Amino acid sequence: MFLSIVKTISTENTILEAAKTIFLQKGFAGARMQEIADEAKINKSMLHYYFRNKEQLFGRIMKDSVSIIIPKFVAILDSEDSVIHKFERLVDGYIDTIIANPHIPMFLLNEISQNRVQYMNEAKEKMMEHGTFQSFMMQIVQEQQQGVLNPLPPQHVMLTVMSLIVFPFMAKPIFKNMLEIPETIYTQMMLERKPIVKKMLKDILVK
Amino acid sequence: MFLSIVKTISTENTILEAAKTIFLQKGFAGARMQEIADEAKINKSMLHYYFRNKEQLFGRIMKDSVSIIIPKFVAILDSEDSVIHKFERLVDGYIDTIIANPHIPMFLLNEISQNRVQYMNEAKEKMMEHGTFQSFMMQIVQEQQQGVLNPLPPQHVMLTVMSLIVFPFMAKPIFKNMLEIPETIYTQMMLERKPIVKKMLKDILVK
DNA sequence: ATTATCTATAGATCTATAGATAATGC
DNA sequence: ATTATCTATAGATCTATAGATAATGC
Repeated sequence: MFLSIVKTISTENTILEAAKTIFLQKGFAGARMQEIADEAKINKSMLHYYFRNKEQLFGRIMKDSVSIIIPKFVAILDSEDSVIHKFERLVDGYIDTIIANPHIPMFLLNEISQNRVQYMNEAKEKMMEHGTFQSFMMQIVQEQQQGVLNPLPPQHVMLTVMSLIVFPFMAKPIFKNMLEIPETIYTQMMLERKPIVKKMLKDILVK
Repeated sequence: MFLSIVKTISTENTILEAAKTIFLQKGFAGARMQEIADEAKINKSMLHYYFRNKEQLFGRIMKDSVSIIIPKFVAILDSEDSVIHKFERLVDGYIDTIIANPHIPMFLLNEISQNRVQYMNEAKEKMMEHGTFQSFMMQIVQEQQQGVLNPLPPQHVMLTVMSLIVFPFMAKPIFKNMLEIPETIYTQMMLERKPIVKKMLKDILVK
């Protein structure tokens, strides 16, 4: 019985790993069940045995991806800290996280653009009912009124921070191509970008 | 004969318009020939009559999209102007262009991530052989050495400018949701973002 | 007895084309 | 005579499942 559980968890996990690889690269529409099975080196009907259908398997991957991104975001915004220091923690944290999961931003934003949003409701509601986002926007305004930060519309401040962190990963294929550099160098660039972005944010935001 | 040409151009154009709508929203993998035909209110076999197959129809849309984005980029970078003023023209130009074609950034970056890149080679080669990008990177370094601009790695400067312009459009579905605002207000936000981004770039780049 | 895996195939969906029919311009 | 459109369907591709077989733990 113990062995059976181990084995089950193992195949289930193998499938989930393979599904993650394929779905994150190709999205829901571009992914094929056969391709996931091949990636997992497993019989295709096992996918249905464990996850019933493509939709449900995809849902698992989507939820896992969301939970790599959102809790960290909420934790940092909800903590006791200055706006600028929260931003610095976002920069450091997310650049590392996205280097470890480079396909997640494009995957999530693209699927959300396609209205495949039902899997995010859980995360969203948790964040909304707790008022994480609204509270943080108010903190920005407060620090602006205290004269610590430059007076910029808080929604543009948020957009700016996320842009500087996330976009370079989404544009990677283009920039790699234009700069004519390989994957490893690009990753290195993303790491050296941490202090650069933090400096930029100070220049922009701090009075 | 004249009438025939008019009619042909009209159906061909109707198909292209419909294909643009569907492909830009759903990507190559998610788009269905039937859906394009329905959007065009035209018999499905007409798609094959005019464009032979899905791949070629997609190629046309891809090329059209690239030519909405790239020539403007090359024109601005190749012109006689200061770095900072070129950036200001990029900000103004692209925010307008993307408001008029809101799906283009996600569409292009996503398809390129999927390695569907063969349609870009033409544009890329034109840019490469002319050395547009490399020359501009050198201009950045020169102005830095002249003491006009802060010394930042030029590739990070480029990444930063593009991030600030493009990302807010790619993250629109999420931010609209978090800020709980409708489409029109978001567009307004993107317009009011022009002077904000230009100011940010000055703060970051100019000595 | 229960759970996991494999084979074979149904059934749905999509792209593509053949061939008939209609419209157009000479 | 040429070009455009429609009908019908072939052929390929994918998801999903039924049912047989094998493995596991009691």
